[in-house]
Amino acid sequence: MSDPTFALVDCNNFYASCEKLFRPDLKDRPIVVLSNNDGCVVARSKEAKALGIKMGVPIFKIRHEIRQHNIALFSSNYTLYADMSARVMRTLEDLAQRVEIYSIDEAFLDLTGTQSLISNSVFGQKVRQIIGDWTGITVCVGIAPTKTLAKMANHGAKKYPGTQGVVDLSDPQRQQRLMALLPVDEVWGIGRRLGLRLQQMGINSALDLANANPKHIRQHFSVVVERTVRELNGESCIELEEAPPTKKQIVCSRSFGERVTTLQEMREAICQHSVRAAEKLRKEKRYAKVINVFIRTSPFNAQQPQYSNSISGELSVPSDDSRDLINLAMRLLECIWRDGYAYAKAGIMLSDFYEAGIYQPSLFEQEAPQSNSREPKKSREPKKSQALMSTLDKINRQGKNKLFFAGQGINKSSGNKSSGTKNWAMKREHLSPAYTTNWNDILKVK
DNA sequence: TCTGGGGTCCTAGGACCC
DNA sequence: TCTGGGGTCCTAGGACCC
Repeated sequence: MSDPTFALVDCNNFYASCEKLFRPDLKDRPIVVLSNNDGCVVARSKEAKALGIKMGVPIFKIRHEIRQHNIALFSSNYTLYADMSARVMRTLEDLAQRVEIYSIDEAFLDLTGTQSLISNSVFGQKVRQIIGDWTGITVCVGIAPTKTLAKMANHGAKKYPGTQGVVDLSDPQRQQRLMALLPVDEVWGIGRRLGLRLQQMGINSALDLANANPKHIRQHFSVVVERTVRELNGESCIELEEAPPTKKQIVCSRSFGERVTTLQEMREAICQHSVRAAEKLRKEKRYAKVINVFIRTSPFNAQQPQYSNSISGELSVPSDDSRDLINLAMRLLECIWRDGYAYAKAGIMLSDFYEAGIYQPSLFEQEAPQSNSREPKKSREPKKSQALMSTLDKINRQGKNKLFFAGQGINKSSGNKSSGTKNWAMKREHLSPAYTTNWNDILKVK
């Protein structure tokens, strides 16, 4: 058996690159992509990074820089990014036997045993070129015997232009040299908190961490950090996962575009989240038993009265029917709703999942799903429910929200605004067109 | 005025059982 | 007065990732 070899392929400034791809006029201009609700910066082009714009900074804090440097703003356009990501990932799957799609802009490749056919760095360059030619996206490639080291190699490839975007860390001496340069809190798996605690113990660089005693680290921290130490020493502990593990939890939540103060609006929002969560659940082919609903005011607004609460409830029988989820979510919301607050965010969480036909009802439970215990016991007929939900999903796949539940609320044309959106809906004032997924938005060359 | 969303894993501590 | 020990399950909270 050959030693394991991993490549980490990571797209450069992914969201920003996607936006620039369709706007050649912005080629050398700094641009930033904003989070949902146009709240903070989640991606920056290299020009924006060079200006010192930090990741995660709220947009209102950099108004001045935006004007001064003529920075172009974009609302998050996940439809576009997801489609571009799929193109990159499909290309990678052509280039390697085993691929783990790790996030929207990163993938691990298994290169074990390929070295006799093609050297790691030549392979890395090939990946860069093909992805660039076929999708227009620039990637960097890090190659090493463990995932943690491959992450670090990728980091190096991004940071040092001399590497031409590819770093091969197969050689232990090269590993040591790079580790000595990398602050410990930039190691994969070490965040700010752990970084601070490690530094207090005199562990400042990745190399210091690699040289620490794993048993000692385990005592002071956890098995997770111990594993990181081993990985830094070339011992592969984290395997490639080709198939995404099935979800254990589904969360749908949003901050509101405008603060919500009435129960009616909150009902609409929670209903909407329930519908989205149910769609995700059906996509996973799972049935949920536990629902958690939460609402909260803005923790950033110290002057306003604060309130935050959440509540869990169980369906009598696991369900994937939007109507069951909505019903329970509405009842849970009633329990925690308090008048007199300006709510900033709300959401719903599904958990305790079952596969079809697996659930064992306990002795005293009703066997058939029921929507609401206060209503007469009319149970859903599973077949009808399934047919209805799959029809609903099918229609909504053709066009977003063609069919919706009354509880989600209908678009109000609020007097002074012509947009006709719900007041609580998310703010997206700088949204780019759906270039790759909507015929009407396709780019025209004149 | 204005601060994202969606996940996972681990651990400690309490409840409960024998 | 004296008051075990070990196991399991659950939950909350902390930490991380992108």
